[in-house]
Amino acid sequence: MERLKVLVVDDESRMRKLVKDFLTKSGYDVLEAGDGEQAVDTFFKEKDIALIVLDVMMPKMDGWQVCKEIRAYSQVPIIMLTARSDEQDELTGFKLGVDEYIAKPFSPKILVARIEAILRRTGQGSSEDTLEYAGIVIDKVAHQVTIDGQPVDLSFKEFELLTYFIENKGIALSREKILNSVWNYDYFGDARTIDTHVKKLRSKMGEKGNIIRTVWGMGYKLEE
Amino acid sequence: MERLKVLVVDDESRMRKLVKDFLTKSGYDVLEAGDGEQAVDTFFKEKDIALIVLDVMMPKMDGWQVCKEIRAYSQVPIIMLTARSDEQDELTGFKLGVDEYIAKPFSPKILVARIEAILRRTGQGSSEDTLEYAGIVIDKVAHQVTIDGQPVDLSFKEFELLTYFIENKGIALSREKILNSVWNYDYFGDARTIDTHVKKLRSKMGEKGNIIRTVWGMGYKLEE
DNA sequence: AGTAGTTTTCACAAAATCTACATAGATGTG
DNA sequence: CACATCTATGTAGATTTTGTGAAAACTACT
Repeated sequence: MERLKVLVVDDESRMRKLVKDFLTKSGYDVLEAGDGEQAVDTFFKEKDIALIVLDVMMPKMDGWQVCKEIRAYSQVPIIMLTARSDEQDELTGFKLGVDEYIAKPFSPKILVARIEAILRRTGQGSSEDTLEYAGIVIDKVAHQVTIDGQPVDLSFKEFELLTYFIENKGIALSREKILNSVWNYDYFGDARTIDTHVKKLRSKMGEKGNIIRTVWGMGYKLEE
Repeated sequence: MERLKVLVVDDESRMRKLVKDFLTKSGYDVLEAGDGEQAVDTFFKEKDIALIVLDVMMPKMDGWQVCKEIRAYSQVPIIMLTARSDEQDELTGFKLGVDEYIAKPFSPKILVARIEAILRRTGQGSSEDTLEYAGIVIDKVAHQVTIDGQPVDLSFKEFELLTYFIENKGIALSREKILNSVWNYDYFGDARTIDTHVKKLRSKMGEKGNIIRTVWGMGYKLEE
């Protein structure tokens, strides 16, 4: 299976690296560009870029300009990274044909989810809309969980955490690791907040709750 | 296969030696630097350093500064050694692009495990996720052991100890040696605690327990 | 601003693990 | 075989890690 190419455009190399690492792990081929000109160059040189992740704030040529130049020739899906969702921005963006906004800071997990949703929508997608394991059905699109057919009310974080567990079932996940994918990249609070979420998840999952196992001295793991 | 180069930066030569010894044994080529300036110098002189292990606390130029200077030109993975996980530190470090933290004191075994995990993630990796010997399967990722297909519940130390034995099967291991790799480097307690762990391991391993042999007057050995 | 819902922190209880120690057993030596 | 060493094992206390409930902080929506 060939990997889809995603172009990541941001002037901060740290941010590119963060996004790149996660997308690579999720099965994409990642190209980077550090500024707008480079981005446009790369896009027209590489013929088969499937999607662009584009930061708004950049020196030289900003995200809007890049978007405009690319839209003049291509309908490639574009995801914009913006600081704190700004309605004016969104308006501008939709006129230019931006497909999606993600406010910084985001969690890596969310970014991947949005990318997959768009690629699925535009027919290039690969991954599933629903996950299923041990009677637990996760509908990513509806953001809904059912256990043995019964809908279960989960909060946002609980939902994200549960899907993360299921996507990584059988793997011992340290709190560190969980924070780095489910939480926003700028979260540096107490890792014990995970314990609290696990507690709530377990209780909401009823007797199925015990498939989230504690790995003592390490973290948690979804029983396989 | 050529050995990957790792640069170890710490002002304490004792610490450098500790880390160096272990990494060398694990198949890496180790370069040392005793302070920040030396580190930056060495990094730019040597062209192909695969990873940097960097102490935070150093005279002259501290770890953050080194990190910053190197990040200005390179995305080489950096592991920071910090005193007892300090949240403020992590915030600073994240902005600078640190890949991983290890709190002092650590066990050499853990350090190597993290290094391998990062190199694997960045595609340079080499080592295995699972070990297998005599029906004992060690799944490092799941942090799980099965014996003849049956899962066995081991504590953290027991797990580390068993993998250490299997990684060194057929070699007589003194208690000294075991302490120096499985225990944190600042442990100076009774070496006889190993006996207790061996006892528990043997009992949890059932009839397979006897492949951990006592080497009288010396230590232990996993029967080959 | 007020409210409901969510997320995070905190403090203490509970559990699991680790270590030290005492004693019993095993091994090697002359 | 007696003695000195070293190892096995059970127990209990110390330490570390996790579970839990409640309070505080934060969000989103009126």
